[in-house]
Amino acid sequence: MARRAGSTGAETAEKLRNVALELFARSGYAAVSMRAIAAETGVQAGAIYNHFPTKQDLLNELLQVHMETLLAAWAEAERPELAPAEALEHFVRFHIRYHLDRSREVFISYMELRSLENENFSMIERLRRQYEQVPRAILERGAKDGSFDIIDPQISTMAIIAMLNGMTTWFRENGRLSLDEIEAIYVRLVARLVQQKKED
Amino acid sequence: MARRAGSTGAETAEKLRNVALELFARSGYAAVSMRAIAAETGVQAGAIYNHFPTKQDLLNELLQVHMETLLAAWAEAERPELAPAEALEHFVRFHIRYHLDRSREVFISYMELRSLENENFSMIERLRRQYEQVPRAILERGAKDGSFDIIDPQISTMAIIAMLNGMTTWFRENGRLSLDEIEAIYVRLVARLVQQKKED
Amino acid sequence: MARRAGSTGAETAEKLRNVALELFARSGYAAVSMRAIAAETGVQAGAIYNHFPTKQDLLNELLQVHMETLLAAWAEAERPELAPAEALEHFVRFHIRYHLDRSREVFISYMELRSLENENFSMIERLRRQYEQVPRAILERGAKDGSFDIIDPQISTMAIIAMLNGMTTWFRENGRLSLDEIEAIYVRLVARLVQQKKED
Amino acid sequence: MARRAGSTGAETAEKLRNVALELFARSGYAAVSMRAIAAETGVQAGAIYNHFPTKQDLLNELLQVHMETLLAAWAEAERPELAPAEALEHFVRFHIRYHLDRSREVFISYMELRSLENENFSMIERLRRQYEQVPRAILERGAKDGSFDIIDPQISTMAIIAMLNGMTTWFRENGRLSLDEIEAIYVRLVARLVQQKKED
DNA sequence: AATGAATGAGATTTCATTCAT
DNA sequence: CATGAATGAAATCTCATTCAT
Repeated sequence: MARRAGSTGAETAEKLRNVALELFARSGYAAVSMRAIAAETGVQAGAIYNHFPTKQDLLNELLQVHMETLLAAWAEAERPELAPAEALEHFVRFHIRYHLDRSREVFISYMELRSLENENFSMIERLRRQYEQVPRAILERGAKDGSFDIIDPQISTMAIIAMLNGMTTWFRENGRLSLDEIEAIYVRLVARLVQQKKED
Repeated sequence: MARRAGSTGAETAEKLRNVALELFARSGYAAVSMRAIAAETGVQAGAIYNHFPTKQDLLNELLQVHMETLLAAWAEAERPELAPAEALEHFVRFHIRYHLDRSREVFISYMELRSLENENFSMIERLRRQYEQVPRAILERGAKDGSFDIIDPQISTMAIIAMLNGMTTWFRENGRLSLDEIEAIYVRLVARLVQQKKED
Repeated sequence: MARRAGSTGAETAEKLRNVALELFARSGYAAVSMRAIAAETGVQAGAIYNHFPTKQDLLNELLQVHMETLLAAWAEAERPELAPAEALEHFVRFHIRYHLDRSREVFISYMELRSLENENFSMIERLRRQYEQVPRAILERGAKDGSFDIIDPQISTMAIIAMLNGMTTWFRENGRLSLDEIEAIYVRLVARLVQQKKED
Repeated sequence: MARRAGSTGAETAEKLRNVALELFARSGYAAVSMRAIAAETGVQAGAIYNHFPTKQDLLNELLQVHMETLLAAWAEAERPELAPAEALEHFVRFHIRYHLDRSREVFISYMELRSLENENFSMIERLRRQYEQVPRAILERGAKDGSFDIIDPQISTMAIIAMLNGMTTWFRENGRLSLDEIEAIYVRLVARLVQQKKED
């Protein structure tokens, strides 16, 4: 049989991306078969290859698009005019909002890095370091102008990112706290890590 | 052929555990084949089944032993007589030391939870929550007696654990900082998170 | 490689059914591997799974189709207008002809019942009992109207069926007797079992 | 560990024979593993090889012992002085009694002939034909002296044996009829097949 | 005579991928 | 662009058998 009426190639590709993202996040790249992705999408396994040359490319595209979208979103959201303290708060809020909306992308971009083959791995790693430079630069700016008292810029950066990303592990909508409340709490926790003076 | 002279069952089982741990940590449970584990251990794939009934059991045993050993190690290390501030420092040092020595166990115990089948999953989850109670109790004790100013006990607990565990991602022996230095830095970062009064 | 030009799915499935039937009859279900079926059919072992979900399903389909075809063939051949004596002769001839044409199906439908998993087993058993009702009903009709002198309807039924099926064990084309002769002999033997009056 | 107190080699061998008989009858030779036999017997798989050189030998011994015991039992039971009619009745009763006591042996001696390797197969076949000679000789004696009216000695023999053996398929202790009653019925059915004059 | 550990082959099934249609 | 059938490799696990202990 040929294409079903009402579905276009682009739609199928998008559905495949979504399903793959969901399944990779839930079970891991290696544990998800092309057939499983196909079944969930409602096509045959062979059809996937009309859209993605290999399984590896499918993962790679997901991760790369994610990282590029993230960086683009920050480029959009960035407010370089802000003082370090406000800039850090702005970043924390941006990061939490953005990452909770794409918890699956975030999850696999940390988990499945190791599933990427060499070239793909390097490219994603590079993008990730680029993003990590964002908070790091803010910390260093704040250290220089005295707004922050940073213990160690590198470790503090990693600590902040780890802390924020940890949220994707346990956050549930309709949990005890609203996203706004959680966001506010994390803003304060991060402020404490850099010993932002005005806090509390 | 039968057993090779000079090898015992316990030795083989231990070697299998070590190899599996290494490979699961490096490539993920689903991506590691029994053949690969066997090859690295120097036995035939079938021989694994003399020691572990299924691949799933092999993972499960690794995780369960890890969690139980961790809890036992803490039970040993715990010093309930310490005031909250010292108790928290003690916990941070314990956690870092213990987890860096077993970074592979820690890694897979977070990563491969999803690879566990239902019953196994529940048991490990339970043990993990039990461990998370350790810092949480210290935080609450400190909140009560005024040593700490805790923003939110639950989130602070998760934030501390996420922060500490993040280390296993980037830590390399012979890096810029020694383990002692890193430990000291984390002790201070954690102290800041709970706004421990005397710090800095 | 993909499908070879000139072969269709239905053809392959049919070839698989035939080969499996032959091999199961010759060596028994448990002793026949999917690889062996594949090799004889000229495909890879994996390709079987495009047509039958499991080995068990392959056996089950063979048995179920056999029993259903048998019942359908009888429904076609049945001549309810015949008097018991003629009806019994008609059944004996039908049974012999049908079963000799499908000696392999008959063989495995008796031998491999035990290889069927529960549900499959029950369904085949039910169909078999349905077929056994055919001679049984004739015997009872003959008992009632006095054409037959039946010793015990149930045991006589089973005895007749066992006697007839035994033939598949030793019958060889080009043996001492032609099929027509054998058929005639069995007709007379069965007549004797029910003490059909006019015989001899 | 060594031998458990209280078990001797001969006892283990006997237990193995019994268990193997049971399992072969239930699931078929090919479907029963040495480990399954061992487990049911309460020993390790390796221990079987102290008693039987191979799995094939285990089956072979069961079948050969069965056929030899059967022939010996008939040699014991045989009453050459009986007239054909009484001799046939005697044989039917002997066969039923003997075979119901060893339904598992009978079952596998028909079913697993094909699982025997060449030499073993020939030997068992020879013994089986020897036993089939028993009723055949009686039939021929009766045909000659006019006690029976045999349609075809060979087919009648096979028919009788098939009829009798069929019983092992459906016979259940505590069924509708007692063994004595069933025996009596079969005696009469067989008498009818050979058109024994005095019957009924 | 038994155990427990091993081998090497092979079981069923799944996989990523290809391609005629 | 999609299907359905195929490949060939590899997955987990089982098997008969062997042998040091």
